Amino acid sequence: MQARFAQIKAALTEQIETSVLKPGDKVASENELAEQFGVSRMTARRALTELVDEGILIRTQGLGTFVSDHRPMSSMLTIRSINDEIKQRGHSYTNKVIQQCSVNADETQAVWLGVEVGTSIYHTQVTHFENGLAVQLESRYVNPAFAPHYLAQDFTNTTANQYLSQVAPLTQADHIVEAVMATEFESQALSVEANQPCLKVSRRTFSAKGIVSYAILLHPGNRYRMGGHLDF
Amino acid sequence: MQARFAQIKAALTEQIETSVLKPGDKVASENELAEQFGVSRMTARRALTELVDEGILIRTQGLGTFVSDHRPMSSMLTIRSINDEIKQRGHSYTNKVIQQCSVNADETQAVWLGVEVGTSIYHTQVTHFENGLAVQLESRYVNPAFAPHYLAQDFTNTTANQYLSQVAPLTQADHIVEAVMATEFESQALSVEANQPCLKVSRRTFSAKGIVSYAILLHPGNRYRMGGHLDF
DNA sequence: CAGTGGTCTAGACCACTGG
DNA sequence: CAGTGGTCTAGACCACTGG
Repeated sequence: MQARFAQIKAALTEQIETSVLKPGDKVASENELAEQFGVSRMTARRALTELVDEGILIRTQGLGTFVSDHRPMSSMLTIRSINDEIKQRGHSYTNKVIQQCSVNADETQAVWLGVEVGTSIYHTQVTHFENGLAVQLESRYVNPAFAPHYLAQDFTNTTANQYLSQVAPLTQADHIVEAVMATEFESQALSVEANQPCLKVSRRTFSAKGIVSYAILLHPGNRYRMGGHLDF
Repeated sequence: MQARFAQIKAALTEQIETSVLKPGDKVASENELAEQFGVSRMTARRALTELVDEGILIRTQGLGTFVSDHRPMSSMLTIRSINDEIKQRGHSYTNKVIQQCSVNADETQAVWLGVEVGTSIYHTQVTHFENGLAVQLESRYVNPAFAPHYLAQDFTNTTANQYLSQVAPLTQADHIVEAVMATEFESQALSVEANQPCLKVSRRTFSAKGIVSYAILLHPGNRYRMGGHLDF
């Protein structure tokens, strides 16, 4: 059973996803929501507060609560699952699993995963779509020692990231960010024209006992940006 | 007058900063805090909830609330001056100042710098070379209010970054990273062939009183990568 | 079992915004 | 002024953890 404040959040995010509520629109006031959902104002307020914290709504005292205008952007300082990120922007998330198999590690993969060359490792390749547009081609290699049931998962409903963080909690990550030209295969998988610049993030994720996975995340340059904020 | 929940937050963070409470320590329960501070449990709870959201505390139902051993990190984008970065790699650093002038802010520049359209702002454009190869084209706009003598500097010997951090100490920064195609002018300034993917970092730097500068840093995809490491 | 956090209520007073 | 969000109370019942 879902909590009532969570139901209200879900109702609101659904309205935002389906564009019933658009950026800039005013959402019902706390009192109105409380009445509509038959809850106390504190409960309605909690739903709004969490959505404000998530950046989906913006509140102004005396004025009301409004749908925030979200530019697609992800933070470099946190590792969020791509589907959460997209949903948080109020957009629809879909994906397409291209490959899900085990392979024998070649030299590059072995080095990155910290295993012997020839070790059987898991490989998945998934395209992630935001509002129907491909925004990420994820090519991931996983050390079976940390996630023996990885290949049995259904990655249309969950992401590799989400699954792995459950079975092997993240303790560290490192990454390299660069700009590259998409190969022909990549252009096709992302439905972009050839010779398009792409943002490539190569990331290793660690759990307490070692390197869990190594992922190459490729994003069309014109559809994806990474953002960040630093305080000193 | 500070809100009561904020006072409780301040009291707890102060105890953590002064190591009265260390990572892993259990903090007072919601009921205990409510009694100590003479507030309702909901108010004590709010203080804890916000600290949990900020990553400072960790809560487990039935167990209690604990100080997180989350250490603030920002290794990914410590803002280092490009010449320091290059010298640290043991390579030679040179540059070429392309432009150094004042311009009237157009709409984009005005928005990014937080000034009125048409305000006179400073503009510099510099190409940075590592071992003779262009690795960054820096196009920077500066708010004269924070650095009135910016244009009089000799940027062959110091970088804009270094100079600005002296006259207006950095307190914050934000940035957007994306992959783009170099324009013809940019290709020439970076001595790369046309249609090369480039890593574009758009960064605003803040001092205590406002936005000091806005820079567009363009790097040839095949000569520059950004790296980072995260601990959880 | 006693203690913890998780959710929720039905009130209250306040500060702020627009008209 | 009426309406909004911001804070707070003093209760309640629940699910969960350890002993």
